[in-house]
Amino acid sequence: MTTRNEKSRVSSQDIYNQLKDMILSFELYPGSRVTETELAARFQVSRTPVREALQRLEMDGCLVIRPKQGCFIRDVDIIELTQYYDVRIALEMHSLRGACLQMPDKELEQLAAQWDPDSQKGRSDVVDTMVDLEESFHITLAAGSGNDVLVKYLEDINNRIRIIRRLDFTEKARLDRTYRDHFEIVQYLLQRDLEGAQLKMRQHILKSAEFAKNLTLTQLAQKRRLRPA
Amino acid sequence: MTTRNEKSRVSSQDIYNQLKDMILSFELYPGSRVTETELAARFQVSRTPVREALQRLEMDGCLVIRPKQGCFIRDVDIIELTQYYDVRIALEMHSLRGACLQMPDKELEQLAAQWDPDSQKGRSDVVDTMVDLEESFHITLAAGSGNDVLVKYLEDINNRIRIIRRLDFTEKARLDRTYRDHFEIVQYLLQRDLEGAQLKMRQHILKSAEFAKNLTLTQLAQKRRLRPA
DNA sequence: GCCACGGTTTATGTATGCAACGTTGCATTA
DNA sequence: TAATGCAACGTTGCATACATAAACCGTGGC
Repeated sequence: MTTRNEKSRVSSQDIYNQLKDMILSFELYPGSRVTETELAARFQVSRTPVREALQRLEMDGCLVIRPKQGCFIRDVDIIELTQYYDVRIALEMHSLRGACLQMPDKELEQLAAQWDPDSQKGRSDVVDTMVDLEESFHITLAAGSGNDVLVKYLEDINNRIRIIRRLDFTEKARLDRTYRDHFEIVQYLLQRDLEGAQLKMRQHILKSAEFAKNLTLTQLAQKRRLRPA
Repeated sequence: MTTRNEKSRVSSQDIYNQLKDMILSFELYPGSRVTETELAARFQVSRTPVREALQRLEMDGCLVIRPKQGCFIRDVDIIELTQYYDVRIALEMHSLRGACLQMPDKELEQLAAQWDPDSQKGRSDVVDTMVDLEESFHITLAAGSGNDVLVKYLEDINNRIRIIRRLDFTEKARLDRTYRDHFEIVQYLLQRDLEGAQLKMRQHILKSAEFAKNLTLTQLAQKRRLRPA
């Protein structure tokens, strides 16, 4: 019964999601410390649901809970990010193999239509939307391989690198290239050319990886100032 | 100050670990339902730490929490297990690539000595110990690739398939074969023969996967018959 | 005999109080 | 002046109490 806020109840789940967004959007800056009491006050709930959300976020790797000390937003570790990209490449190569063998032409054609560089349909310049679309492309391919576990791990990796990925679509050039890359990959798959698809995919991901590698923390701080909304 | 039990306090972490063990050892049988109150009573603590442990276990995929209904131990899904093995192969292939390129001879020779089929040193017939040793072999190779993230994911996969893996070392034949496989893989790596190592490793894991698949079916059938319902 | 409805039960979800532990700052001493 | 000890504070960790919602069971009506 919050008198000033009729947005009804805020559940533990909501807090988890909101906190995750805040971390990924640098609203909670890496390295900073948050306390349960502070967050509880901010969300107008007790410490209990906040606590649960924080523990889930710790398992997500978004923050670290040091016993009796507090929660610290996890730093962005460039080396670790590179390793995530490395694993991602290995998994996406595997994903392509499965998709190439099992994914029906019909689904691939749908995907191709969606990423046709000449068609502006479904195109968005909202960064968050683009990140979602980009992820869904890769996830769709993984799903096409028929291996749900593979999908799960790729989603997990996406969670970790999303903090960078959303900085990846601030330039239109990168955006255009993404459309072209995706389209070409699907074309290779339609021809059942695994080698070609894998080569293209590897380049595509490596491009992102390099972008991430060259990022510095100061750049991250600058990007953060661009998001006061 | 528990009068009858001087093992002092049981923390949320302890409960998490114990519950995980109980699930992996079928003490809490898949499909069965557990309540917070029941576990709290069993561990002689309040619901709070139990709740935290359960939420972590849900994120681990060990159980499912249905809101306002209860916690259900996750079923062992044969198809899912197969998918875990599939992903594992992809990652271990990648792991070998890194190890072949970067792991120094000295470390590899240590590993070889440890798994020399002719040496009985460090050999154990305790199933749990063997599972630990087997896992540490694969993890050591992954660590040798220098990619900590890769290690993390392989450990996660190990967590999922351990429930099966521990059934894998009940026959001496399987045990001997494991020693031979591991030894040969390291030999390939010492010769920096990536292809050979990968081929052997793939066979090694596939053998486990098949073994697990068959064993699980019979195992589950037996367990099912024991169920009162 | 079967279906619908409502009270009761039971388990989760949340709030709050208390204790333990780590940290920090200051005072005291060598 | 620097180092050490102590005390006060703040935060987490756990326990307990209350709120809520789903499920179950029994009863009554059709």
